[in-house]
Amino acid sequence: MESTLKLLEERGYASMTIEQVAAEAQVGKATVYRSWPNKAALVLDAVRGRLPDVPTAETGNSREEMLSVAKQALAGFFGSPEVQAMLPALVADTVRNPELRRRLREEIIEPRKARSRAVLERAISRGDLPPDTDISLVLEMWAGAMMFRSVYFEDSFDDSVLSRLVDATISSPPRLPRTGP
Amino acid sequence: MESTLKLLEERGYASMTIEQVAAEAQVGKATVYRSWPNKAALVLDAVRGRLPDVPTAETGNSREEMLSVAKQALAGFFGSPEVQAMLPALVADTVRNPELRRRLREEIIEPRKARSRAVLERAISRGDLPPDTDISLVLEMWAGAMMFRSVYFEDSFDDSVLSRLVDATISSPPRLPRTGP
Amino acid sequence: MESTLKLLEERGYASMTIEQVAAEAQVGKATVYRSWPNKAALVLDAVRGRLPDVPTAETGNSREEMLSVAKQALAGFFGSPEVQAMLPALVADTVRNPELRRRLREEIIEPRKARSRAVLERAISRGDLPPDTDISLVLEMWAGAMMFRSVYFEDSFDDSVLSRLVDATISSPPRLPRTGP
Amino acid sequence: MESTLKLLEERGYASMTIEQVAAEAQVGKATVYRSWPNKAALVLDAVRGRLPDVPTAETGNSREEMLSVAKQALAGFFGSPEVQAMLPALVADTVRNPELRRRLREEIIEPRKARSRAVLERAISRGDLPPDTDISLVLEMWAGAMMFRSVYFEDSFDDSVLSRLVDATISSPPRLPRTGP
DNA sequence: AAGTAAACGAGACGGTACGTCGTGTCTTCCG
DNA sequence: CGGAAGACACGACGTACCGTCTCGTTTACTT
Repeated sequence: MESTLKLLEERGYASMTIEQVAAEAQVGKATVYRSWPNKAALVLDAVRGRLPDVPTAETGNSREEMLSVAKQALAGFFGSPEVQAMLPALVADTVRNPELRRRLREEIIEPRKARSRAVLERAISRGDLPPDTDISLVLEMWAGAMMFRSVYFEDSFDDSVLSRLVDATISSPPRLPRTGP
Repeated sequence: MESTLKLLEERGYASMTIEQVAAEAQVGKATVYRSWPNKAALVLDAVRGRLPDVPTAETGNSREEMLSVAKQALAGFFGSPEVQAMLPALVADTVRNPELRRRLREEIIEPRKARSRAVLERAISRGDLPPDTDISLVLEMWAGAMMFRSVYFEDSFDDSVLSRLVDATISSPPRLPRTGP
Repeated sequence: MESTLKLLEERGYASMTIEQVAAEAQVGKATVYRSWPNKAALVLDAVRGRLPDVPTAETGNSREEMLSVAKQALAGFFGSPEVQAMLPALVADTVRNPELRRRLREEIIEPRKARSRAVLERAISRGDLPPDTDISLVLEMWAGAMMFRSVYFEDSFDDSVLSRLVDATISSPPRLPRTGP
Repeated sequence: MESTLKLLEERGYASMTIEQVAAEAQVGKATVYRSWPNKAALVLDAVRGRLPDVPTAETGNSREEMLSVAKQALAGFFGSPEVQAMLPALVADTVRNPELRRRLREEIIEPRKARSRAVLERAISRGDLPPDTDISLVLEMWAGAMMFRSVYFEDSFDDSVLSRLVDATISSPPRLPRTGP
């Protein structure tokens, strides 16, 4: 019952009601509640899968691959209208709803992060990034910058910014803490 | 009427109602509405000012100053319980409420960013950062990474991470696009 | 807000919903609930007062007066469409709702009974009924017979039946138990 | 499937749901609906037969026989907890459901009335009641008085009241209208 | 004895009304 | 006359049953 999506985009998350979704889908309200405990869960399920992919194709060029990730997985993700409409609301609901936070993290964020990480690990193995690069932190920086700009400035990163961001990171990425001598 | 704050922390943003605030403050609901058009505006006003300061004191050591900014303005900001409780909800409301977004940006984000920017500009003038450093982007990366981690992992950055983040940036910050010939 | 009555007659008690009443009256559902705890209370208040009167006018002729009571207070009451539509439902609700039973008895039944009793007492004082007539029982018999026929046979008593009923009672009414020696 | 009765007495008519009945009886809801169109029909069938009998035994003493009828068929009927719990609700439903009214009348009321009528006819044939006694009206008066008191006063008639009621009737019962010259 | 049809339990379904709650506006007093 | 108190219209919430409807799975009858 993903005609949730229709209402999501035409009314926005906050103005979308479960009653409307049920009506739109020609379905009893109880049926919706039988499958999802609340609006957040419903939306999360509806949106999952419609998300832009993380490109992991190997091109031989680490910078190119990383740019690709930054562009499609991050700019494409945080910049997409659906995500802009729903993510902040979902995030806000996580404050009261730890289960939702868990699902958001495990079903949306982590898988994307894992695929992105693969690309950076490949860059390390090619020697294009130092072996002690703090991949997690790199990705959080990138994603965070995107998220920040999209949230507060309704803006997203263009190719030029992404290049400069990636290049700066390649030159000197944050390192993992030294563990041994 | 900042006993809003009391309810904010003991009930959370979503469960706090304007009725409760009015009752708590021994005030008519209409009186609250006379001053603020909605809950978001009320909370924004209540919280503003209670926020951790951006330290701009000059110590002579750019790295030290930048770390200080990162620690207090960013980790201290996104990690504080009040901000965690209210920011995501406020952000979610901005989707429907452009005025709120404007105020959030202009009254909270921009001023903090401006003060942080001053610190980075000082670093540039000392020669500790290249003159074409994209300060905005640096700050967005830092803030974004903090925000990201706090939102999805309920976690905040410890000193070690901040050091590594700052050091990486100092070694090779993102640059402004070349504007000249 | 007695536009309850309108819906009562056009939909019947069971099919009338509080939501409809509220909508019809251009009023919030909560406003209805603020004034009446449930449908029964609402209907009881709406109907009270619209009921046929108990005629107590003194004509000098006891039989005539008693017939008048029987006809208007009983046949007119149990035979009226409004009462037929609502009384059984109200009575059914009393099973779960003792407060409703109390109100139904004290606000509808007892006052009518009291006024009818006055007429019979006058007949006693005229010597047209024995002094130890069990007035309560007489009235219950009369009312009960009406109610019975209206409930199970959708029928009401015509003048002829009422005459014979009254005449039989005048000839030999049920007596009060002897109390003294 | 008369474990309906169990739920009837422990929850009351209104709070008893067909789902509960089905669950209690370890039976599918559809199975219940296959046999009865609605709750009223189910309850009517469940209760029928459990009703107190109308005693028609011939004792030779008309007054005694009539008292017996009044006591067991009327006081025993309207005073029994099962009947008190279900009859008003059933009656209320008849307003919307003429078929139910028909069954209630033909399967419950009429048979009892017929058996009671036999007793009164025997009294007439013995000369203890006038030949033109309006038996129907007598029974309706009696039943109605019982019903009335049970419904509005949660009370039932004791032996003394029944005696006085019967005696009054014997002295001067309501007559049938004269039909011929 | 196997094959088939009916009846069955279980429970999901589309609906409808419930009674509660919060919103933002509007009215009523009181000090 | 300003403000507290709170009534008000509105509408979503999540719950409970309704009566209908598929599902497999017994039964019990036919062949």
